[in-house]
Amino acid sequence: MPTNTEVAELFQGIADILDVQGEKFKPEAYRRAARSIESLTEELSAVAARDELRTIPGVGEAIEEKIKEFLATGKLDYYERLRKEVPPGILEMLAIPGLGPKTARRFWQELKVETPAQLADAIQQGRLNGVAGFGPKKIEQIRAAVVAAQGMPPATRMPIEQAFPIALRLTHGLREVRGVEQCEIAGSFRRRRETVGDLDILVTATDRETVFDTFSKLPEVREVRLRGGTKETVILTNGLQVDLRIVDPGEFGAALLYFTGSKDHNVMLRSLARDRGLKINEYGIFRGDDRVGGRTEEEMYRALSLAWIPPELRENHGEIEAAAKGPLPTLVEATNLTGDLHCHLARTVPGGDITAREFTAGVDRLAATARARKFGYAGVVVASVSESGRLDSVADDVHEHLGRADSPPLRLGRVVEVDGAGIPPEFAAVKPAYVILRPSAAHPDPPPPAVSKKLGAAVVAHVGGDAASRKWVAWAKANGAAIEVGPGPSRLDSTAARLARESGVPLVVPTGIDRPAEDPTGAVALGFARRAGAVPTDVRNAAPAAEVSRGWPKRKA
DNA sequence: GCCGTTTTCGGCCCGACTGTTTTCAGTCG
Repeated sequence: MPTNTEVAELFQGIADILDVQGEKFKPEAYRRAARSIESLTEELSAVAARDELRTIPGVGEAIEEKIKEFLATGKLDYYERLRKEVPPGILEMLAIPGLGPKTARRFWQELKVETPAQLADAIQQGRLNGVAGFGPKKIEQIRAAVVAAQGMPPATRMPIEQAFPIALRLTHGLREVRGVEQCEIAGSFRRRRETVGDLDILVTATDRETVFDTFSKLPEVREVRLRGGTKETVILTNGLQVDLRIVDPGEFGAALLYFTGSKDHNVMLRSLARDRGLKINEYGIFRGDDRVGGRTEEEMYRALSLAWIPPELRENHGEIEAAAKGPLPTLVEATNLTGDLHCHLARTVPGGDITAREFTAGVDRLAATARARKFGYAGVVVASVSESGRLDSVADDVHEHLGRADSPPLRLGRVVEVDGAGIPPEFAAVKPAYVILRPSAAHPDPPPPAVSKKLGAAVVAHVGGDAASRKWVAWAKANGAAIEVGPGPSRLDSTAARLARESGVPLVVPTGIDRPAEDPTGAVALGFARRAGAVPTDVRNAAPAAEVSRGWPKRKA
């Protein structure tokens, strides 16, 4: 059974071919359907089984039929036929920056150039010289792009946690520039998508030239691709593209809205505006020639009689309809978190016993960070019985030290991390506050009922993948467990987190207090929870500290 | 190919940037 991603890629492929064939609106129709399908929180086969494919935005009669055929047979006759009409190399040429479907088609039909390699040869031989529309600059631009693309992996989206530290460094550098007032990263980064294709930075500033100059000289910048009056595009040393735009303060909200997207959210807003005799663009919202908003996003939404919509929800998944009815539920925020349920103490030997010095330093650091965030508890993973004893021996000190009048007490809970096999006997003596269940290669699946019963309160962590998520969410629901959300290859992403939330399974949001300050895990995990629509009551570690740490085992005297 | 509190037909976001143009086409986001 094809996955949603495979179906989306199929339609993207169709769109590319139709583009080269010069079709005007069909490609966008297929792309829209592809985007909708890619962002579904459910498997397409389940939607098809309920006969609700047509409820997916962008899916009409023809595409519904194509989905059904592809799901049933794993192939699509229409696509197979299309593929024969265009040489396969043409589609590779589309991946070259600055080279679009029109140009690729001309190369193919007028010059019999069908692959990037043939294109490089043609340029080398001067076959493009004198061709209408191709001056020396254009030819050089294409040549450089073809050379740059050769041997390079196709452009891929970068995991957001990888882009996060870079993004923070760039905005930090920009905010230092004199005359820079506002500075925000828009795009899918602001929506906290799992991956980002590029970074869109918006700035208001008095002196544009200085901003561009400073930005292009940041150490992370490898090359400046283009620079106009309002926009600069650069490529970072890690290959990520960054667009920097300087906008007027009165247009900042409009630009932020526009460049945050998503595309489908924007399209919906524009059609809503049109219905009301308004016009939206990246400079503001207008009635005729009168600007009725643009300084802030709130102004923009208000002009459409909509409540402000958090960026994480802007996917045209019903959030606009909800915002028309009144304010949206307030999503969980960092300040709602009351503690962390999954802390590790740093150790020099992975998996090994922690040294006394590491232990003391680790607990001190953890306690200080937790206290700075006004946390009431931290669940600390102990790797052995002796570690558990150590934690107990310092926990009283920590408690006393931090439990002063000006801050709440910090409770440290013993936590045991196990896989689906259950708790090894030596850990049973630890009497953990709760158990963190972590699927392993040997035990990828939820434990059987007999083991589940013995585990007691549990947090399921490091669950990834569509099928695994479903199994574990079901298990968590049946066993009263919570499930951790976060970035990384085997962590619950926002789609799976939504599934958990909709099933009534509490989420656990890592806060990053046990990690270096620049580690983005906490910020990204919070974003994923918000994308899933989580409000504070959906998050276990957003409940009052006393409630969360109730029943944690008493420490030895 | 999709879609409809202006429509079952006739629209479909739109502006910046670049290069090649003498008023525009292609690409991108």
